[in-house]
Amino acid sequence: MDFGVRSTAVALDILETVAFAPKEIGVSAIATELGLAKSAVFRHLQTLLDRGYVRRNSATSRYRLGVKLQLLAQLTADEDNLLAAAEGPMSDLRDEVGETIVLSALERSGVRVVATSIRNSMLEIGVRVGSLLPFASSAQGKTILAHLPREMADQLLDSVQGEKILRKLNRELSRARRQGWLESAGEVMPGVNAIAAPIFDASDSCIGAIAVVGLFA
Amino acid sequence: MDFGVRSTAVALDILETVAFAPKEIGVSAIATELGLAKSAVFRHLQTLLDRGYVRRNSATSRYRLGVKLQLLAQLTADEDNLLAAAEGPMSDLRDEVGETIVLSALERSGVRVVATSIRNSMLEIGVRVGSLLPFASSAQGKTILAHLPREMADQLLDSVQGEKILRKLNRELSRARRQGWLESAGEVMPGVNAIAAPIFDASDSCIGAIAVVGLFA
DNA sequence: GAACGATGTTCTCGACCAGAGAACGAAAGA
DNA sequence: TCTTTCGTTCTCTGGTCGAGAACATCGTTC
Repeated sequence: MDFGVRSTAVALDILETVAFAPKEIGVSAIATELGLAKSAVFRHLQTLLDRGYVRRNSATSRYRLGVKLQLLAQLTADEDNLLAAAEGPMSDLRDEVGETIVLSALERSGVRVVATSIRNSMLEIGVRVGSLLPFASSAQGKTILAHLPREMADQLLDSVQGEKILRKLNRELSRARRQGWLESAGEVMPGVNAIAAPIFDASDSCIGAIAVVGLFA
Repeated sequence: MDFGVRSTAVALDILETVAFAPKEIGVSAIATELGLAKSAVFRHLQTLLDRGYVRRNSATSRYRLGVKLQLLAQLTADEDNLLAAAEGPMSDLRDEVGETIVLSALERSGVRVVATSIRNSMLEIGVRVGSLLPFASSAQGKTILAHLPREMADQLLDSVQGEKILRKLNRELSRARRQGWLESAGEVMPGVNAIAAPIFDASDSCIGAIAVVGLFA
């Protein structure tokens, strides 16, 4: 990483590892998962503990999330609380189309799934909350890219190789801009289809996407 | 700080500064508030931005919280989601006693107010969510201390000076243990009275306190 | 009960990174 | 236009973060 603060990125990795762990998780498990030294993980957990971002079970000395996150989440101004704003429309849309709805937000290295509203059916479609979808090969990613400022999109795409692929991608992006939404078939997972539309904030920046996800008919 | 990761602590300071800022906040404002160099703040914001913890208004290039926090908060296991569990009982209690209810959680350097349920009245009692109450001089702090393991409480208290004060404090702590709750008059703010009771998690560790806060009769 | 393996925690030391401060560019106000 | 203020970039140096080993403490196994 040639920008930003390295050790903080590590700390956030650790925090997210704890967050996504199915239950309490210990120092060694985190260390092997992230490929770090135990001592480093331990020291990072100290600060996170100190600041209330994680809690420690003193019996097992394993870690889980603390309340601080909820406190901070609560502090996001209501007017730009994407999650809260999306909740109603998402379940309405799910009831209307009878398919799974997926909400995702823009991050630098991809599109992060932040919420799902799963249709009532025996067949659950498996997009897990927290997953990171690629920009170049997901309906959500491409929809967001299409509505970002030119240079920002280019910057996010400079890892995409291949002239031919880029041409195809650019055609899709302009189609997304033209029709306001984009479909994609089986890119994230074979047999799974998605239709995505962009979400803008108060200042008209594209900050995420909402998608209907279903199986091939 | 003789433990933990320094730069991460700074990053969290910045994150919390953004969180508690009434609206969008810029690099310089954060830097002066925390007494750091602008360049350092800027670099930290890069990582936080990269990871989705903050968002950047590209018009003003000021910062506010991102969606990542809400995603993580959502991931805390329901069974130990203090905030969600407390919501119902808090408003019940408020309606019953007709006073403001305050929920707080244990942190290393004090007791953090994580939620309030304000009674309907023209006179709002001012405990702001996010404030850090001292261990030694708040009903909440002392109640939590009283129900912590001995050595942990001692460690948190080693900054408290004065033989006489310590004796008085210890008497209050044992009273809190004996009667299960503790009152305190005007310690946090003159004229404001509080009664606090401890909250335990599934493994019987004291993780927070709930308090009724009101004015002197 | 001794030997073992796995865990969390502490320690030391060197490479390297984070932070201070200055400098730049741009935007806003006077 | 001049001035001020802000965000961003640059450079250099001291401090600090990470690897690895050592220690402590568990359960487990024989």
